[in-house]
Amino acid sequence: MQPNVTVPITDVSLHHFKAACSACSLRELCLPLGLSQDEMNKLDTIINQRIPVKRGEYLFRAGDPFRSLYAIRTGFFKTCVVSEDGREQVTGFQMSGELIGLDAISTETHACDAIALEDCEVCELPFSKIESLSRDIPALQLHFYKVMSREIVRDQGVMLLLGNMRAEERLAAFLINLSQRLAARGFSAVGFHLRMTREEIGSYLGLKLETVSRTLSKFQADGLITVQNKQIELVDLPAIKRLLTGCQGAHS
Amino acid sequence: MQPNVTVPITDVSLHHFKAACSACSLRELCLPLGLSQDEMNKLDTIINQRIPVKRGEYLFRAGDPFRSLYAIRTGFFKTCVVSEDGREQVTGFQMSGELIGLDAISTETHACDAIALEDCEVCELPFSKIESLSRDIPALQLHFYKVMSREIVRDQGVMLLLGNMRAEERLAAFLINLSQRLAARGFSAVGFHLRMTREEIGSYLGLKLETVSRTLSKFQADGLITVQNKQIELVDLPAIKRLLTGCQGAHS
DNA sequence: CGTCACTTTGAGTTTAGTCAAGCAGAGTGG
DNA sequence: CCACTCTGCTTGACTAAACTCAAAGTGACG
Repeated sequence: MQPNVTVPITDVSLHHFKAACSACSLRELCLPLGLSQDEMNKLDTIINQRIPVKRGEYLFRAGDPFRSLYAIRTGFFKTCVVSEDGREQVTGFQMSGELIGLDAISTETHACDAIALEDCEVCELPFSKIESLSRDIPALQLHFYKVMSREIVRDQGVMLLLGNMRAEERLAAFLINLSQRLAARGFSAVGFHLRMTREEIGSYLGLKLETVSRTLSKFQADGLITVQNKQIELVDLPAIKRLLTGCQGAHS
Repeated sequence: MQPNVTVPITDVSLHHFKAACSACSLRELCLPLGLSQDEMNKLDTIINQRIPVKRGEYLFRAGDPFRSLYAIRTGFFKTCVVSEDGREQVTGFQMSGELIGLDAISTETHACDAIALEDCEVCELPFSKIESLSRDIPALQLHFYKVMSREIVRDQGVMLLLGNMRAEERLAAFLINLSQRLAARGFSAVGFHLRMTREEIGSYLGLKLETVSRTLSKFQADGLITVQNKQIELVDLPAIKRLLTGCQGAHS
């Protein structure tokens, strides 16, 4: 981990990795449907594609001036806010096709840190260009409104989780959420490798790392999952979902 | 309380209460600065002003189809999500100048309930008209991006509160937040009337109502505040802020 | 002036947190 | 290739914070 390095965005890397949105397999996750070829081309010209970010690097930090949103092409990020006395709250884990940096629009300053949990590639979307292009392309404007709205709904789900659920329910919600998002990207819904530590999971869920560890062990003892280090198998998915009965979708 | 009545929006009420944004004292809270008279006039034509909502009424419910955002002109709302088994999570308390309904944009269905905690007046902003008008008025488009982004930042603050803070810190953050928002609207920063019950405060803060009550009593015993039913006086504001040392601004 | 919803307070319980010790695996350097 | 270190993980014993249940008090409102 090299937590003090912020990824440099050089002309070289931009040029080298240039690849069009129109050819991107994540198109349907990032972009509105039904753009014309012409509109797609305009988008391609403003987006800096395939910027590499190494594991442990910051994509941006709280306090950094805001210039761009970032779409994750490959890899896994966490975002977190840190209070003055050092308490860290992980506010989300983001995977391919998801957009980060939306919180910075309001103050033109990033409000959280974004840290790569593995080697990643992101696309940079300069916000001023997004702004002007979304005036020309109504579907794009609506799309960004919707993406931001979805983030608000997701956050409400996390509040429900943090405000109302007990440790087992939180973990169950977390595992199911990961499973669903991985499945939506074509990965296995029942077996996956956690990219984050127990402590990061705990921070996200409002639990201590020991509680996360104990609860995972209990799930394993109950035959719901198997845990081997960071490798998780969801053995009895219906039973895990039953732990959540009544807690609705919770976080997206 | 009449929790089953959704406010009817009639032509009569619209006509009767019509009043321009350009003349509204909340302009600087709701709208971007620097609009021209012409732009202001366009806005006035799409907004249905001064719709009354009585205490206990729903402005909208989770599941309702989405048509409009609402700006609160006077009064106090809560928004909440309810899980299938009936657990309620209050996701926010909104006061004059604030916008509600943003969570509905993503799915075109409201994701939460909005309930008036006292008699209120709201302005209705039909979203389709906001969409088209914000293409013509760049400042308006940016304004809505910023409002949504601010909501995301606020939610992150609530997550920090729910995930990391103990009961006293949560209550202190809550009181300070209310104080600041009331002060920004020209009300006293140190004396105010709570519009919500202990249970609603508890739901918002992830605490039970008894814990809220006990903690307020303790604050009073410690000379930080006086509580008389729903009337609160912040006697020693610096000391209350000290309880939060290190927890940064938390929820806006 | 009675009802009802809300609030306060107490006693006992439960859950998750704290502190501590030891283990496991990845990566490093001799 | 092995020993070493470092970080992350697990587990146990104990503690503290908040929850639950219960009872009684208060205030608003019809």
